[in-house]
Amino acid sequence: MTPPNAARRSERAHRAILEAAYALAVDRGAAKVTIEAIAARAGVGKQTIYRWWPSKGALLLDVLIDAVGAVSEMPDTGDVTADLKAQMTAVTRLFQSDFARFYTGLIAEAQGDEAVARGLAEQLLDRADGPRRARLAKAQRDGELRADVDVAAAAEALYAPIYYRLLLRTAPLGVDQVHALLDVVLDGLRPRE
Amino acid sequence: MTPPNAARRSERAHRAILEAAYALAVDRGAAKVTIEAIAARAGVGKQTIYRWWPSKGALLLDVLIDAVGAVSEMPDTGDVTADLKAQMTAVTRLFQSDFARFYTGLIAEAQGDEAVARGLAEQLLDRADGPRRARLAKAQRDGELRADVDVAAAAEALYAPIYYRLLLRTAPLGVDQVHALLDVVLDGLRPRE
Amino acid sequence: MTPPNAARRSERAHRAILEAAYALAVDRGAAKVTIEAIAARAGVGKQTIYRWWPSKGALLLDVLIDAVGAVSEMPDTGDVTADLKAQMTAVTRLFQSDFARFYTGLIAEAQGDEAVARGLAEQLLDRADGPRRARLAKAQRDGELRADVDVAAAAEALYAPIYYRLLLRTAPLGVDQVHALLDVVLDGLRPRE
Amino acid sequence: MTPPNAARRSERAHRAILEAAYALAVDRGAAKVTIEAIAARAGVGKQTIYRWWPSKGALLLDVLIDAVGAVSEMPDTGDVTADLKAQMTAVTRLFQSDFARFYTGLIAEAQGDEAVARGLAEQLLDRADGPRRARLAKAQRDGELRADVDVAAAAEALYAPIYYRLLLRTAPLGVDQVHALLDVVLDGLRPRE
DNA sequence: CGGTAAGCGAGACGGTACGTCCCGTCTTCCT
DNA sequence: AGGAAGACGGGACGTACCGTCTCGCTTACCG
Repeated sequence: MTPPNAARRSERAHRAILEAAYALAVDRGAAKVTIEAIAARAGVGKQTIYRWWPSKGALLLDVLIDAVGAVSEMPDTGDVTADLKAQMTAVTRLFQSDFARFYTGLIAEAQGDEAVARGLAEQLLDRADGPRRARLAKAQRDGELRADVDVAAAAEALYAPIYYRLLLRTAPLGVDQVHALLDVVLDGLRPRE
Repeated sequence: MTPPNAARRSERAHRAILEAAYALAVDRGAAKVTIEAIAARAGVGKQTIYRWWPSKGALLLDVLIDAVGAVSEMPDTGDVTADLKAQMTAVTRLFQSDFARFYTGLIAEAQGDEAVARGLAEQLLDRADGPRRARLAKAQRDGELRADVDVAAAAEALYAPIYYRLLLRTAPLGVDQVHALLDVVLDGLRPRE
Repeated sequence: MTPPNAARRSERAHRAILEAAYALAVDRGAAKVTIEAIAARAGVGKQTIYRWWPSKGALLLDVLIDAVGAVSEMPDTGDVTADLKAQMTAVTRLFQSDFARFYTGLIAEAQGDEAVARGLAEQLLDRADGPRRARLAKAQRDGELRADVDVAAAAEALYAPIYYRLLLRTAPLGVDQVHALLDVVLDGLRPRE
Repeated sequence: MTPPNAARRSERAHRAILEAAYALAVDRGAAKVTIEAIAARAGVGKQTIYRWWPSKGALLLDVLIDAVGAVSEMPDTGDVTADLKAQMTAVTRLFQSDFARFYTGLIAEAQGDEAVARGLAEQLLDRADGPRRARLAKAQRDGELRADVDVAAAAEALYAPIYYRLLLRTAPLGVDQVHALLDVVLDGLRPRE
């Protein structure tokens, strides 16, 4: 009925839940995590979880955002290709770690839970996409890219294939993919003399 | 223990299962389909499903493959851009239909079931990818694209963004995305004079 | 893993289960009662049954004990023959009622479930046997029976034939059997002058 | 629809079924025997069992009758007490063997299957009871027992307690029980001088 | 500053679905 | 036609979790 009073929330329980959820999601995949297991591992009543999160997906989303954060940073050395290579490689590395099954599991969860889908798009993906587009726009101003290029589309063409392999597993992730993408996409966007 | 004898399989039951699974997956999403519901709707014992498929995902994969099939066709009018535009638009249309929740649900399933992931990659995605690469390679021979272009990477750069939006929902699917991708990716791959 | 906390047991559910089990066992026989049917009739989750009873037999045993109870009472008018006749007749009447199929069904259950067998013997049969032996012993002290008579064996010789007919159905149960037993067994145990 | 033609029955299959059923019933108890297990062990199709027996109980009853047979024999040395002691001891021994769980299991089966109950009573128990009553009647004619004794009731008082312990397990079976019964029942039936 | 209402741990509850075991029937192919 | 084999529709099993609920217990705020 009435929403819980956030001021009286137990910080101890909150942290224990996030940590338990993280640990379980990383080592058995998000799909196989259960609220009961999280509660048990955190030493917490189930109700305490249901009080603060509407669903398993929402909780895991919080945990993920908490855990990723910094990957959206975008270097700026004046050389777009180098900067993108660095950032795309960092993303690839993350997706090669144990962490990947957590991420993919949460994306799976999002397919059946609109709230998670929205949270994921807005709080994680859009947030990471901003700096990428900004970097490409700056490259445009610097004359590294043609002025008529649609930077949003370019960012998608560069990053989507990494997610594609992460989720669809048609080929392994790796730096070679990053190189190939830069060659195929970014090269074609340079000014023609 | 012993594998079932495929020769004695009931064609009636087989078809009823595939149809029931299809109907349920389309209208409530793959994640919310249960084996019990499929069995009930098909008028079949649960064991008959378990006898022939190892998991819900494996069954849904069969259904999906059965249902998609033709989308991998690739036109060839001599104009790559037009051909890709047509095919990418067809894919986009499919992903805009009710059918999408089935597809995304199955991809979700694949995140926690290696066998489904493999089946999906090999029997659906790779199969669709072949003709795309072939069409790009022909364009290369025809001089429509530069000779040094990595066609596999190009195909990924064109199609992955469609899947990206399908699964991550950062932006709606649509023909405008197709146009933007062709501009950003394919245009850059033309021979430079 | 951990045993349930009996203090928090729902009295409502407990009673509903016992009543449902009783009703089902009486009207379709213990063998044809299923845990699912009990749960459904009681408006209870199956787990609630499994939480408190290890098996169908254990539950039915509780129900039976609950339902019988008073049959172990033994009158004492000073005339052993009359007292035994009264009590044996009461047992016979019980075994002629609808209740019989419940009892026989549970004894059947006991043949394949050691725990039920033990419970039945200790909580029902031994409990009923005590007063019978005590009454016979008193008759001995009163000089109604010879001093060297083995009262336990006598009690068995009197009551076992009733169970024999109940379970093996070689002949119908009835008061005439009671009379015959008293004539054949008890008469022979009187002091010889 | 039409009953099977007994003349064309396969003797090999028939015997294999009886043997398999026997072996399984002895070593896991009649309740845990399944038609599928019998068929598998006998190397026989399930239908072959269903063709010739209406139920598991009916099959097991056939097996049991086949296996017991001789226990109904009653010696006659001229001394009833000695003869009964010998025969009751033989029955007790049988009930102490591995064979007991088969027997008790079948009696359990009979509680829910009228046909089995009838078969058991008529083909096994009554058949065994006849000679016992006959022996007691002869003892009466010989002056070993009083003339007014109801021999049927006496036979029941002597044998029922053995079944009682077999089925209800209030006390272990043993020769001491036999002695006690003879003392308590038979002794009282002798002529009084 | 003592009472009381909130959050908390624990876990029982009514349910749904799981994947398995057998039932008794049926179909096919073989002898 | 009987038999070996085993797929079929079905019912129940015992288990895992779901999300809700009810218990004390502890803790912080408020009259």
